[in-house]
Amino acid sequence: MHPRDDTPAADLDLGDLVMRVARDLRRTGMTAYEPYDLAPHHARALRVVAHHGTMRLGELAQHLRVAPRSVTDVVDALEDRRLVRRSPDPTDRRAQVVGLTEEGRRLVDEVDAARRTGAEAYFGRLPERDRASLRRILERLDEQAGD
Amino acid sequence: MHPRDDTPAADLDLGDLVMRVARDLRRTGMTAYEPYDLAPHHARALRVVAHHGTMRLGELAQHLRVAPRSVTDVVDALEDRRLVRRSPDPTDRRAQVVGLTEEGRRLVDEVDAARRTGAEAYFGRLPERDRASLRRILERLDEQAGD
DNA sequence: GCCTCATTGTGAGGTAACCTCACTAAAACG
DNA sequence: CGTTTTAGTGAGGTTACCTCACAATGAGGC
Repeated sequence: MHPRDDTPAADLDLGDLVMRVARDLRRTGMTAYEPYDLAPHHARALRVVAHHGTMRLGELAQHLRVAPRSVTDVVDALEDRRLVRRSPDPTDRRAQVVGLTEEGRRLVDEVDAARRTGAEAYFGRLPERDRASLRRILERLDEQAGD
Repeated sequence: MHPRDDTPAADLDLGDLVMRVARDLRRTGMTAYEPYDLAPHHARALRVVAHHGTMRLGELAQHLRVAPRSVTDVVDALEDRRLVRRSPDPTDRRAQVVGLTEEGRRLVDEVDAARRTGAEAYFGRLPERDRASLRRILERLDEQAGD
């Protein structure tokens, strides 16, 4: 359904290649989330909360690496769908914390499974060794990203 | 300037990691283009035209892997800045071709240099072997992306 | 205890980079 | 020569961000 007759990967540099793979990933990711009607970004936020537990909005922003303001929208959307809930931070009356609802927990579990399947499908054709290398290399890049 | 106290890369899957690196890359890319006041996307289009020569709009869309409609905007922007020029395709009166202007050529050369420097800076801390692996693996992923 | 300064989240409003859908002009086909 | 396909574009929408200004609160100095 998508045009594939594009420029050969050989004359792209590494930066372009990463972008391209990210793009494809986003596309396939979106279709993977489709049945849950959950944008990748929302799913990511949900997973962060699921994985790290109830946290402040600002904290979530840091985890997602977006501006604090951007998190407001994401949480709004998730809250509208009763997947998370805001509550006042007992230790700071300015702040609020986000936590999963039961419904959110259920969905996270499903989505995690779907995600894994999707990633399998995309990365699955790489030999195990390559996947390990890729992970190692990307982790390294990610770590140095802030300097 | 950007928050760095985020979730450790270890509990992300490969898909997330790719997204994250792409994100960082876009950020650093943007600052690299800044002096030329050229969005990454525009720079990409310019480079495609530079590298592959004058081509149809539709062709450019395929190269960039975006919908034909999206290319119109990109070319509009580049044309406003006199970096490319549309002309009628002599072989098909429906179609138009995009080509670099002299100014475009000059800018492409500069930007290419800046890009290379930027990519060096980002990927440069990887050992040569890792860069080669990364390229090989990403190319493979990119190739299979269409199936 | 009060004053200043920093921090938390959000409203308002903006941008980039896409998309689809409907359309026109032209080509290609039978 | 009529039908179908194709090339590009206007209109309008979406997503995922952003900055800037602001109210409420907290924290530190005196």
